[in-house]
Amino acid sequence: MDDAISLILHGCKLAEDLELNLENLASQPETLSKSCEEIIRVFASAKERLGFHQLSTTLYPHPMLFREPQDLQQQQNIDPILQEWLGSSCTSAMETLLHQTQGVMAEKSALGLIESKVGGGIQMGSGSDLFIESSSRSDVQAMDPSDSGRGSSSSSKRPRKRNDDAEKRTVRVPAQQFGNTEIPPDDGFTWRKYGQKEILGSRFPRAYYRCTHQNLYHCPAKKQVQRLDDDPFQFEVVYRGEHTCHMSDTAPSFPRPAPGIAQEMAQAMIGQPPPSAATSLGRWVDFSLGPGGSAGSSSSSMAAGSSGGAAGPSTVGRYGKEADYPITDMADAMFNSGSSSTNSMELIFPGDQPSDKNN
DNA sequence: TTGATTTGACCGGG
DNA sequence: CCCGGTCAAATCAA
Repeated sequence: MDDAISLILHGCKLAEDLELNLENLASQPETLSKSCEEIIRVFASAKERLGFHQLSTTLYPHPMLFREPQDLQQQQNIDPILQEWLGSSCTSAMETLLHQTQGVMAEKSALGLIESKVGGGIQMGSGSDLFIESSSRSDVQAMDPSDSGRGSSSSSKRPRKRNDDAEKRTVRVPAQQFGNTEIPPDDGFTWRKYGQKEILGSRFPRAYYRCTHQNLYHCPAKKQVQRLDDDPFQFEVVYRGEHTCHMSDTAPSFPRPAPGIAQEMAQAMIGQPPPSAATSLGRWVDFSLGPGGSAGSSSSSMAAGSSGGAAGPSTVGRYGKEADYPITDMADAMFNSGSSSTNSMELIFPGDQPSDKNN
């Protein structure tokens, strides 16, 4: 056990070192790749020494295990548990990472885990079926702080500044296969629903969410969730704005990517922030002990009931208020999507040609 | 009591 | 003027 701990610490140290040298190494994809592999190796062997291998593969068979043979082939060099972590963490954490590194990544397309795709996209090669399609996206805009002016206005008029300037990312996620399929998969953040509208030409209403901590931390993040007309088992989720709440040490929401990219990498790769991040390991352990992420862990009470119907409840809602669990429903849903039309979740950035018809 | 959801009204861009 | 996004009062739920 002790050497497992020291291995973990070693891995964290490596991640830290990588972070420190990241600027210098940005132009050396090979070195970066090797560093990442080394970090993965260290964490993997740490995990092996913890002796949980059999336990979790037998007790908690992850749907990932039933995926396409070529996927498994691609992942054969990675420990199954690590794969699971990868799968469960490459959602929002990965997204956050991508936002911050995309400028570099698009050009260097270097890291071992993230390989450039013909056509300019980026694909998570290992541990996930996360596809990010970004054919012509120029750069990542800074977060739009101007949005915060909305609430502070004391005028009696209701200033409704639209968030059009904010970066917009479209994600397609399969509905959960088990449990309440009405619920859009959780993405790890806490959202508060603030509206729902029937959209012209769409069978299903669109639900509007903003970050629960919008007021407290002026977090501008928002998302829209809508069921696809042609595939009701899929949701199209449009994210606008960046979460700033997790940048605060006191902000409770997860994921809480630390300012350092290495920490985010570690998070994206193994699903845990290294101890150097202020987040404690405990909350993660608590979560990992509960394998029930998928079947409505974030489910709220509604299923039928609401007048609007489909797009439904908060992804965390009252039950998950300031949740400490980085629920992996989205990842689970991806893996669970066997009956759905696709196993992949795609991010579509502005300038792409999404198959979207509503926006 | 507090915080989330519902839902009709409001607002602004196209 | 239409439609999508947002507001906020009413309501619900823990």
